[in-house]
Amino acid sequence: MADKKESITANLTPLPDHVGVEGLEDKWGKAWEESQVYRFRNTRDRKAVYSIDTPPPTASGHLHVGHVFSYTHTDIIARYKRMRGFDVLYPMGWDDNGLPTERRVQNYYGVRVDTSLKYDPNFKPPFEGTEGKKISAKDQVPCSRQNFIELCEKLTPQDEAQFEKLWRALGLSIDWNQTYNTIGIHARRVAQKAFLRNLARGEAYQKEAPGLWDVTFQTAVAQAELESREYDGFYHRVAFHFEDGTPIYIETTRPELLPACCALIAHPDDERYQKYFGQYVYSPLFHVKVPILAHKAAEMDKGAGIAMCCTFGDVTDVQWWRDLHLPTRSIIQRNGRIAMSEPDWITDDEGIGLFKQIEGKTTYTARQIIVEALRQSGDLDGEPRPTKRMTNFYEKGDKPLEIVTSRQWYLKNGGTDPKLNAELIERGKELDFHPDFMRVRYNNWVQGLNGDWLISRQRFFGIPFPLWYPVNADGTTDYEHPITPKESALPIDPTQDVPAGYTEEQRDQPGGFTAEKDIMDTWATSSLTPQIVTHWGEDGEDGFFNATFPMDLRPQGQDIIRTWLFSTIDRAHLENGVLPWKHATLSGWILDPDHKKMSKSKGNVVVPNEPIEKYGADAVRYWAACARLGVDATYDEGQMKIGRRLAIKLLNATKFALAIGREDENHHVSEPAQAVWDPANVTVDLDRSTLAALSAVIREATDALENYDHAKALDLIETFFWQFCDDYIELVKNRAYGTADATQQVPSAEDVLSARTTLGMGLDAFARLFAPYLPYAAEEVWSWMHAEGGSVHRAPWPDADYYAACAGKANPDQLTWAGRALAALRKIKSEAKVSMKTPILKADINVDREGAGFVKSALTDIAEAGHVTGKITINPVVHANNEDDDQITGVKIVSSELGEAPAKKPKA
RNA sequence: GGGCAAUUAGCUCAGUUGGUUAGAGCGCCACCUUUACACGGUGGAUGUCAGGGGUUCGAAUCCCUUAUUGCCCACCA
Repeated sequence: MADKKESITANLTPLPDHVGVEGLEDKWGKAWEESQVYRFRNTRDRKAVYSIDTPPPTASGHLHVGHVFSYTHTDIIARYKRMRGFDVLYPMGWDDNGLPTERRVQNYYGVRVDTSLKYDPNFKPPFEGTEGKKISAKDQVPCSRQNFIELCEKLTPQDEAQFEKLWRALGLSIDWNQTYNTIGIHARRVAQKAFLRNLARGEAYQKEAPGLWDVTFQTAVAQAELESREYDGFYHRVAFHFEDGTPIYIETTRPELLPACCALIAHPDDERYQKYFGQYVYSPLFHVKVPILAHKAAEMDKGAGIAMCCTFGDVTDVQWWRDLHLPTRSIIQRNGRIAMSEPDWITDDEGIGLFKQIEGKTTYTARQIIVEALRQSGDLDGEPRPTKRMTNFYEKGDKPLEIVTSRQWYLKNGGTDPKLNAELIERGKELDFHPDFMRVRYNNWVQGLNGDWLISRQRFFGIPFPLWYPVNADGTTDYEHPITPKESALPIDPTQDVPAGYTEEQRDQPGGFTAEKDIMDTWATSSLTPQIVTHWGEDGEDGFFNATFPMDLRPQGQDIIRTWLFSTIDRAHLENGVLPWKHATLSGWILDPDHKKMSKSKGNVVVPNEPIEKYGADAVRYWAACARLGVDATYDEGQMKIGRRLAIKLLNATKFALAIGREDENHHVSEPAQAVWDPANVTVDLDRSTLAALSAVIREATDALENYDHAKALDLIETFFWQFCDDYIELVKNRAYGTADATQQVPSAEDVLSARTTLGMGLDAFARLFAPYLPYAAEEVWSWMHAEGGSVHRAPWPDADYYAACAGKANPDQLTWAGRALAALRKIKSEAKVSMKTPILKADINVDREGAGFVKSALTDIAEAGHVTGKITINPVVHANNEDDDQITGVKIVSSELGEAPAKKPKA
C-alpha cells in the first residue's frame, strides 16, 4: 500500500525512576469514577450498542473467588467491545429477591412476614444486627410484607457495597449508573406487568393438582429447582392379603404410607401378576380393600415387581392415580407430618387405633411405629434391608420432597405444549453458545420438561402476584375470576392495595375481595433481567429499549442453564417474540488446588480480596483470563504471579521505549515531550518485520476475541509481547540508543529513528492490546504517553491493517530468525558460564537456508546485541541442526572464540 | 440407565482443517548484577500424548473400544 499512514502522536510525561503495580487500583479506580469512562452513552442506535445482561449476584451471598473468575471474562469482552467503538451497556444488578434474602433479613432483624398485617410506617424491628446470635422463630416479630421489603432495602445495600467494592477493585468496567435490584420498584413493575400480559394471553394459568412440596419451607417448588440426591432408606417386604388370607408381597421404602395405599400395581406383561389383575386385596394393619391393577410404568425388576400405590409417595404414584382414576387418600400434611384425624377410608377398629398412634407424627416416627406393628402382626417378611435411592430434594432444602395437592400458578414453558417446546428448541438453535457444547444441556432440559413452570411460592418475601379474587356471598373464594390492576398502577401489593371498585372494608368479606397471598418465584423476576436493564415498556424510554434489546450477551454459570438461561428465553419468546440475546457465555467452575470444586459447604473457598491485595488486580485477572470459557480452572496463585510479572514487564518495557533519547546522565526523564511516531520512518527490515509480526498477532487476537475466545487472544498477545521484549528490544537496544559498543559501527540517524519509532509504535499497541486484560497497568503506561488525558479504555483497538501497511512487504519471520541467531550467541556464553557482556571475537554459524538471508540482513543488530566484536560467518545450509540435536532452531554455532570478560563494575 | 466434557512434562495448561524430531509457563539445574526490568536476565534437563484396536504414506489430532475423573439429565416401589 502506497498510502501514507498516519503518525501516532504521544504527549509524553516525565517518567518514574522505578515502576511497580502497587497503588494502581486506587489511583485509576478513582480516576475512572471521576471521568465516567465506562458510562453508557445511550447512543440511540442499536448497531452502535453492545449490551450485556450481567448476572445479578445474590446480594446476601458470600464473596467467592469464582465471582472474580467469571466476571473477569465478561469484563474482557466489555472492554474489548468498547475499544472497538461500541457504546457498551454493562449494568450491574443485585438479586435480593427470594429465600436467601428472606432468611437473612429474618435473622438480622428478628422479624417475619405476616401478610395479614397492614403496613406500619412506624414499624421498628426488635433487633438491628443480630449477626451471630440465634433468634428462634418464637422471638420473631411479625410485620407486613411492605415493612419486610423496607428492611430488606435497608440491609441489602450493605451486602451490595461489599460486592461493589470487589468489582471496583477487580477493575470491572461496569457503568455504576446502570444498576437495579430484583426486589426494587422497577423490577417489581416489570415482573408484574409481564405476568399480567402472560395472563391476558393465556400463558399463565392456575391449577389445583398434586405437586412437589418442600415441608421445611412449606412451599411448592418447580422442576428446575429439584436436585436428585442419594438418600438412605430401607426396603420393607410387606404382605397384603387376599380375601382368603393368602399373602401377596410388595416391597416399599415408605411403609408409613401404608394407610394411604389405594392400589397394588404391576406391569401388564408381568406373568407373575397377570392372573391377579382386577382382584382385590386387603392392606395389612389397616385392612383397606385395594385393587390389583396393571400399568406400564410398573417395573418388573424393581422390588417385588408389584408396587404399592399411595397418594402420594412419588411422582409415579401421581401418574398411576391420574391414569387409573384412583381415589385420593392423602395423609401427609404440608408440614410433612401425618394428618391429625383418621381418614374415612379406614373403617376397621384396629386400623383406626393404629392411625391414632401416628397422627401428627413425622414420617420418620410414623415409619418406626408402622414397621413395629407389621413385625408384631407377622406381615413384615424378614427385616428391612438398607438401600440407597435417588430422591428429589429442593435444591435449598434438606428433607426429601413430599407430594401435596395445592392450587398453584403456572407459566407455559413448553412442558405441556409441544408446539411451544419446538419453538423454544428453535430459539436455542439461534443462540450462540460459548462454548458450543453447552447447547446440549439446553436441549436436554427443554426436551425433558414434564410440566409447565410452577411460578407461585407460598413464601412471604418476593414480588407478589398482582391479583385479587372475588369472595362469594357464601364466603368462598372465586379463583376462576381473578381481579387485575391496570398496568399504570404497578407495582402493587394485593395485601395492601385495593382493587378498583372495592373498598378496604370489603377485604376478605363475603361479596368483597381477597388478595392472592402467594409470591412469584425469584426466577420469575430474574428471567426478565433483559427487560429490566433495557427499560422495557418504561414511559418515554422506547429509544433506550430499542437501542439495547435484544441484547448482545448473556454471561452466566453453567449450573443455571435450566433455570436462568432457559426461563429468560421463555419470557422473551412469549413477551417479545425474540431471542433475548445473541450470545451466551458459560464459565467453568473454580477448583481448589486439589481439584475439588470450591464451594462454601466444602469450606475450601478463597475470599477474593486476599489475592487481589497480594498480587494486584491485574494479576488476578490474568489468572482468570487464561482459562477458556466453559473450562474448569484451578485456583493457582502461581498463575497470578505470572500475571503480576507480565504487568510489571509492560510497565518497564514501556518506560524503556519512552525514555530512550530523553534521559539525562542519571537516567532520569523529567521533562515532558512530544513524540511523533511516523511509520514512514520505519525503514530497517528488522523493524518492519516486527510491525508485520505485530499485525499478524493483532489479526489473530482480534479474530479470537470476536469468537469470545479471550484466552487464545491473550496467549497470542502475551507470547508476542515476550518476543518483543526478549528479542526485539534486545536486538535494537544499542541502535535505538545510537551507540555501538561491540561493532563500532555507529548507526545512522535514520536507523536510530527507525528503531525508536518501532519501539514507540509497538508499546502503544501493547498498551491497547493488554487493556482488556490488565486494565490498570495498561492505563498507567497509556497515561505516560497521553499527558493530555484520556483513557486507553476508550482508545481504539489496534487495527491489523494499519501495521501491515506500515510493515510493507517485510516478512514477519525475520524477527524470529534474528532472535534464534541471538539465542545461539547467548548460548555460547551461557555454556561457557560467563557474563553476557563477554565479547565474542568471531563466530561461524550454520543457518537454515530459509533463514540465512534474514539473519544476514539483521546482522549488525545481532552482533551488537550479542557483543560480537569480530566477524560472524553465516553458512546457509539445508539443516543447520543435526537429528540428534535437542533443540531444533535452524541456527547452529559451528565455532566461536570468546574474548576477555569485562571487568566487573564496582558496586555503586 | 442416557448424555456432555476431560485425560499431553513433577504442576497449571496450549496444541488450529491429520504433516518434519509434540509446545509454553511454573517448578527444577547451572550461570549472569547487563545503562527498561533482581518484582530481573541467559541457557539447560524433563513426555509410551490414559490403555487397546482401526483408518492413513503419515495420528496427540479421525473412527471403534476400555479405564479413570468431573458435570448434566433420568419414575424415589
